[in-house]
Amino acid sequence: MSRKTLEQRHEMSDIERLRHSCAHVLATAVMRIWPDAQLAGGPPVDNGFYYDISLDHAITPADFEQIEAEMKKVVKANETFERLTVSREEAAELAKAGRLGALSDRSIPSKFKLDMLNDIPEGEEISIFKNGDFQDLCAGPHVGRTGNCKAFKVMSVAAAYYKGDSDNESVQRIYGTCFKNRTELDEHLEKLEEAKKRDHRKLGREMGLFAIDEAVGQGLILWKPKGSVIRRELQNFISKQLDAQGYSEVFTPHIGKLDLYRTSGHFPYYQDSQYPPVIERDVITKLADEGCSCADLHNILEKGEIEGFLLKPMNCPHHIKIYDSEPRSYRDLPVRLAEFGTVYRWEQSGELGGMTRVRGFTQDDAHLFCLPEQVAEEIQGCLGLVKSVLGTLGMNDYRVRLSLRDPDSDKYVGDPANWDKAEQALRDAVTTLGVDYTEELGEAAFYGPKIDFVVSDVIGREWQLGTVQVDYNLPERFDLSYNGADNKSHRPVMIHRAPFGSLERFTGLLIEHFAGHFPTWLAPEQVRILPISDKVIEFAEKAEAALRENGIRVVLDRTADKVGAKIRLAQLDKVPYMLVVGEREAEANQVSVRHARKGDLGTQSLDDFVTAIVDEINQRAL
RNA sequence: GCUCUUGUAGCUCAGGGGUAGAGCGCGUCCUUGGUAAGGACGAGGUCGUGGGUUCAAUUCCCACCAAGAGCUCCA
Repeated sequence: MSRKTLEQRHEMSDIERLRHSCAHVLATAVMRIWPDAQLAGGPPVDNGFYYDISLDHAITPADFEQIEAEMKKVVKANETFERLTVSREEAAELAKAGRLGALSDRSIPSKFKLDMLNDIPEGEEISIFKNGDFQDLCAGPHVGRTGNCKAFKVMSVAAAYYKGDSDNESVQRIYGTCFKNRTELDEHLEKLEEAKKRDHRKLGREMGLFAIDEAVGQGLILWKPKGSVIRRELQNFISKQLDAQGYSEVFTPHIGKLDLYRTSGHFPYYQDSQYPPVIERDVITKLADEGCSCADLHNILEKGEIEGFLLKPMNCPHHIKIYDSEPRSYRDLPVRLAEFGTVYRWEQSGELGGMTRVRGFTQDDAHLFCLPEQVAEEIQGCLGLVKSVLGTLGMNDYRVRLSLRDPDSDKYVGDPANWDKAEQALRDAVTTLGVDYTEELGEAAFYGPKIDFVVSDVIGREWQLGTVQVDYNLPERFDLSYNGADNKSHRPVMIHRAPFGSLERFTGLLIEHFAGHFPTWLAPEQVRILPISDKVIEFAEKAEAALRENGIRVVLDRTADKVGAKIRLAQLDKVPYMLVVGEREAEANQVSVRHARKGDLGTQSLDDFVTAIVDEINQRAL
């Protein structure tokens, strides 16, 4: 869901007004069916609306038909939306009588409405909206009549926490979609169907790109051979960029001692979202000898008193230790250490999904250690890298988020003055870059603010991909230094950056972005040769060899199918180029070229085709 | 982690208290065909796992595991 700016929230568009009204129609219907229900809030959202409801009966999709039927009655009755202004006391009286978010007085108060009343600031006008017998505490605005809600559909039901706080009680959230008219609604529903077809989980299975196996573990991606080709190409691509930009590639292990992460702060701050520590055998034996119970062990782990290793949740501490492995002079800086580093995080089970949210993933990570005066330029370099990487892949539909700390939270480490410096540095950089961006409080990492590149998946969920982060804190924690021109010790500044973010998430989104039709340079199978009959198999083999010699990933279709069927299969496999070869081609040393998206491209000589495709691949053409 | 839904052949799905079906895919054979499906035959399933109810469970109930949607979280 995209976040609304303050202005957008205050100024409800026509369609939002309609959707909000439709939420009231839904609420009216629900109250007619279940008069004891307690209503919470029901705002418009992208493409529709929801209403939060507390109710003993668990609403399931089987109830949707009845709800929609009741809604249709409300719409047909064409009730007027009537706005009443009331005093706080009057509103409270109504709520106590159970008369808010209800069709009549009830024996129990409207508890959520009573609570929401308290959230309305003193002095603000309190309004009630009525349609027919239904009345609700509501700031509005609404459309004129319920009859305006012509095109809607109840979509789903899920639990949500009241007011979005996981400490609050859980309510049932009914989602609906609503459009101006039937045509737009149908278009939207069709779009949802289309989107499902390019879902990376579906395409990933169909195209044999990756698998997830229960026996291996939730959220752990198995890259199959074809997916691995894509990953290798992406890695090669990024490595070339890094070489050009003066990065040094490093390799570090997948685990590190707990103390390393105590120093960095990861272990204490993110206990809940890490795989449990790997405890040394001797330590376990000793604990057992001491009669340590499971409860004791649990306490020891909680307090972090244990010794052992952690699967690394981040690469920075390892890179920091590489920086710190030799004395550094200001002349050496910036030191740019890059690694395709695999990290492990214990994400909540309900969060996992496909390749976009996983428990083990590889970041195209790098850490830049630089002089304070180099920070601005280095950030620029990183942002440019992210932009160019996304641009090469044609992923230009992203938004840029300046993620700042929430001043009211205490989860952040380090000196506020350093935070201010880092936030300003990023703000300056993103301004210079000349892209639109939004500043969002509370989105920062615990050690520093960041610039995030955010893209949406096929169902509209947003995911953070590339990120650039400025960090004054970890150098402090690890007591990093360099020798300055004044021959004194100084503290470097760190920049964390990852243009893809994680290869898993990025590849997942890339699959959806291309709907499986990868550009030739990324396609696992770039060319399929389709002989018309066995009579030309020799020529087909010759073509295959010629392509393979030029580094093209080619497959010769030796099945007994007719060309029509061979083409169909190649199309379904989304192979960019199909070479149809028959006796005509064999005689002339030619190939008949068909492109998966462009169709029949006619005949050309084998040599010309090879030259053209090699060029296309080298260009990384889209 | 929370709520709801789902789990039947490799994939998409139908079925239903009396030990299972379709299409596609796969295998063998026939067919050598010119830009999205040629034909015949055949092999695949402890119906997610474990309990319970029952003469009988894949079907009903419970728990667990996993997936999906949303919420919360996301270094």
